[in-house]
Amino acid sequence: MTKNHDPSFNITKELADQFGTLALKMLTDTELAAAWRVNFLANFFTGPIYAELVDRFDLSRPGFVILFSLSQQDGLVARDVCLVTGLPKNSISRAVTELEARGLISRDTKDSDKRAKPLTLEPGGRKLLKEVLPLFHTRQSSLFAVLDEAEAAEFHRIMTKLVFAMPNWVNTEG
Amino acid sequence: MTKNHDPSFNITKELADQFGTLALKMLTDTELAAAWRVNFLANFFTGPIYAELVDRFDLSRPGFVILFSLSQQDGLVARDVCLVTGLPKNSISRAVTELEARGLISRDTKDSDKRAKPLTLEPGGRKLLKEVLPLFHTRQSSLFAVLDEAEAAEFHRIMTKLVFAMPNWVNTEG
DNA sequence: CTAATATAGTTCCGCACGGAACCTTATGTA
DNA sequence: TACATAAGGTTCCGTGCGGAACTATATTAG
Repeated sequence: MTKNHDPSFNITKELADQFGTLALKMLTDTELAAAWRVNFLANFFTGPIYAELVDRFDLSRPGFVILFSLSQQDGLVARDVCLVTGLPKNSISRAVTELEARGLISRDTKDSDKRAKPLTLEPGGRKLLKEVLPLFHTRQSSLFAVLDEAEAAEFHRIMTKLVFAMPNWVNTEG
Repeated sequence: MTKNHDPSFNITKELADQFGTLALKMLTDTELAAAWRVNFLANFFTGPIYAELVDRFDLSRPGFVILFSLSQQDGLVARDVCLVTGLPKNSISRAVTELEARGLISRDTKDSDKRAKPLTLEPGGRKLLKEVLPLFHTRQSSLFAVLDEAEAAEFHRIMTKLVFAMPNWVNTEG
């Protein structure tokens, strides 16, 4: 009668139902809560999408990021994709070979540097990407739907700040 | 002379140096920029730490989350750890066996339910965790160091809101 | 009391991941 | 020209991951 009508109680109850009673503490009341939240969000956001991509489209995570990167800038080489995603170069190499075999991208050799092999998105790849992107869109929309406009703007501003500060420390451990 | 003294120019330049010229666009100017930022942050934050844990402490990611979870609440069973981390139960099972073999945790059988095996953090596990946590602490501090107090508070408030809203949509795809 | 279904945990097994070695082309040095 | 070093990509290979089948215990239904 009392607690069941408190909305914050229902929210924590839902969280506990889905992620266990420990989730509340882990996400709010721990020395690592801040980092844990960021990870939690990222994992439960993208994890299910990538699983679905493999099941429904036979598209691996490296495969997707290659297609998406190329859709943003054509003529990228494998190394560019590695840098921006943090994935190891052999994973990217394999995925490139596979995407090329499926005709989704093409790969030629740069005249000025014969080591580098610029990649191009082919119509098939563009089409697949178009089928796949809605999965991300709808999920991203759902994620941010709980924020009002001001909160969303502030969140994006702060995230940008955090992300742009990363070069200062990301590689600084012994 | 002009651009080199513009601090925002230097920031974007550092980002480009470390993550490629594509990074700027991916993180700010894309239909998926919001989701990309969250992932980017999480990957480059925890990735290097977990690599170091394996190298220096022979501690896997599942191993760490078990120890850390137990430090928050003793007597958890494997399933609790799965729920809160999203890791599959066989990974947790393996890690539990290994941690027990190393004497870092102990495992007994619940009387009321002989399937469940509550876990307990042993002194060795507590000690190892104490050695390991600073890696996360320092990195978490570095991450949030760029934010002033008000920004940090606002960020944590919004993150909490996002995370608590997850049960509403996390499992809603076909 | 028995049968059917669910749940905690383990084991099996194929495969994708990623470190390391390697090949090839570029660049720097003398 | 020759040699050393660096950088883009590929291949090799061991390991850890995670889906799926399995075991053992609990719970529910008839």
